[in-house]
Amino acid sequence: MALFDLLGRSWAMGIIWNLNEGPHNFRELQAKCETVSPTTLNTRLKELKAVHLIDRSITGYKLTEAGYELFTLLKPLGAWSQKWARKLSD
Amino acid sequence: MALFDLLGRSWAMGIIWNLNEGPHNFRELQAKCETVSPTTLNTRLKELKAVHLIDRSITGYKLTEAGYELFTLLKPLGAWSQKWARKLSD
DNA sequence: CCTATTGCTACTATATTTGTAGCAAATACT
DNA sequence: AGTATTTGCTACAAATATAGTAGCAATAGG
Repeated sequence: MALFDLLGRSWAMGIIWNLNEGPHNFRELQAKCETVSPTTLNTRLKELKAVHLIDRSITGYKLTEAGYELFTLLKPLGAWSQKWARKLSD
Repeated sequence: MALFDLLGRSWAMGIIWNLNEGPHNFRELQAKCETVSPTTLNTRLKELKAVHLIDRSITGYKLTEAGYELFTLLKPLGAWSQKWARKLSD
C-alpha cells in the first residue's frame, strides 16, 4: 500500500500522466499541471525520482521503464473516468 | 483528470480498497486505515458518497457498482506494486 | 433503566500545498 | 565578449488539509 500512499499525494498521478506524452522540463510540467506550485512540483519530482519512476535526461524529466508500466495501469482509469463523469451529470 | 484529483487525496484509494472486502462501518474502516483521523475519514466518505462511488446501507459503507468497477481498475496497481517494491530493494 | 457501541463533531497541533517573488546557472543572441 | 532570455529551482508567508485526542448524541442490547 506504499504505492497508494505515494500516488495519493497531490499531482503525483498528474505528473506521471503528463510525462507519458514525452519528456518535459520543469516549466513545461508546471504549465501542464496548471495549479501546481513550484515547491510541490519539485518535491514530487524528487520523490518519484527516488523510487525510480521517473528520471532526468538532457531532454527533461521522463518516465523510466517502471514509470511507463505504471502509466499503462493508470491509463484505464483515465478512460473509465470519462464514462463515470457522464453518468454523474444526471 | 477530476478523478485523479479525487483519488489523489489521503486515504481515498485506501477506502475503496478496503471496502472491496465487503461493507464496513465507520469504526471498522478507521481500524483498517490505521492512521486515518476521524475528521479525514468522514470528509473522504462524504466526498466518495457525493460522487456515488460508495453509499451507506444498513450493513455499513459499501462500494456502489461504479465503485466496484473502479476497484477492479485499481487492483492491478496493487499487484504491480509488489513487483516494484521488490525491485526497489536492490 | 443501564451499559456499550457507533458515528460522528470540536478543537488544537502539525504537515502539506499554494502563490508570489526572485536568484543563479545555463543557453541563445549580437 | 556582452547582453538578454530561459530554465530550474529556492525562500517565504498565507491558506488548506490532516492528525490526534476527547467526548457527545443516538442507537442497540441486556
